[in-house]
Amino acid sequence: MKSGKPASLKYCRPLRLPVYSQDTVTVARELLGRVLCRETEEGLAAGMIVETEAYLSSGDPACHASRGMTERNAPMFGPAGRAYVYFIYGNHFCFNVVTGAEGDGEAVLVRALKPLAGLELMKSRRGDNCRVENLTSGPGKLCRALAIDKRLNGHDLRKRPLWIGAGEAIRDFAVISAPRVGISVAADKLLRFYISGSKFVSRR
DNA sequence: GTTAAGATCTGCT
DNA sequence: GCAGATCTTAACG
Repeated sequence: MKSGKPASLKYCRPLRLPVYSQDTVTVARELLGRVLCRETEEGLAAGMIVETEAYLSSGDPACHASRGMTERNAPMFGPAGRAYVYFIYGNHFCFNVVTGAEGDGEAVLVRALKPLAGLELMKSRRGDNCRVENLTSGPGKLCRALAIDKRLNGHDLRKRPLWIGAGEAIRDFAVISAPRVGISVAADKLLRFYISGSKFVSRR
């Protein structure tokens, strides 16, 4: 060990369960500035969450759970604080955090991170020549960079090898609300949230 | 059993 | 800015 852990790891203590049981929009905002940590045999990779989207059980046809429980979306109806990982467009995984009360069918999609630790590891997974701003600036990209796949579906996010850390104690950043990205229904709802001014969001 | 659409990314124009 | 890749899921017959 050269000079101890990177400073950021100090803030990787897992969030407690009650955080996730709040209403989904609150959790989507609350997760901004938190640290998503992923441990594999290759080492640790972590990034600060800078962009999220809320998907609601009621009045939200864009939500995977809007037509009831299926094999794919079952984790959304489980306890809060678990991962919901699904495969889309033949190429990509998307990572969500289950929220609300058990049986609700709501979740928060994590759309972008600011890389904090394991930069070289992320680059090797994403392909070299990948600029830092392009490493984790999208739901499919961050899953690739952190080696998140369906094996982590349903995983308890308080534990290794995938957890969400509390982040910095001081949280003074502005949050922008905007329409969600890539959906064809309920596109008018302002359920996308991101840290104002961050150059690591998926779109400006 | 078949089919159409999808919470995306990349490369090319 | 736009189209193609690529394949799982869920709806439909």
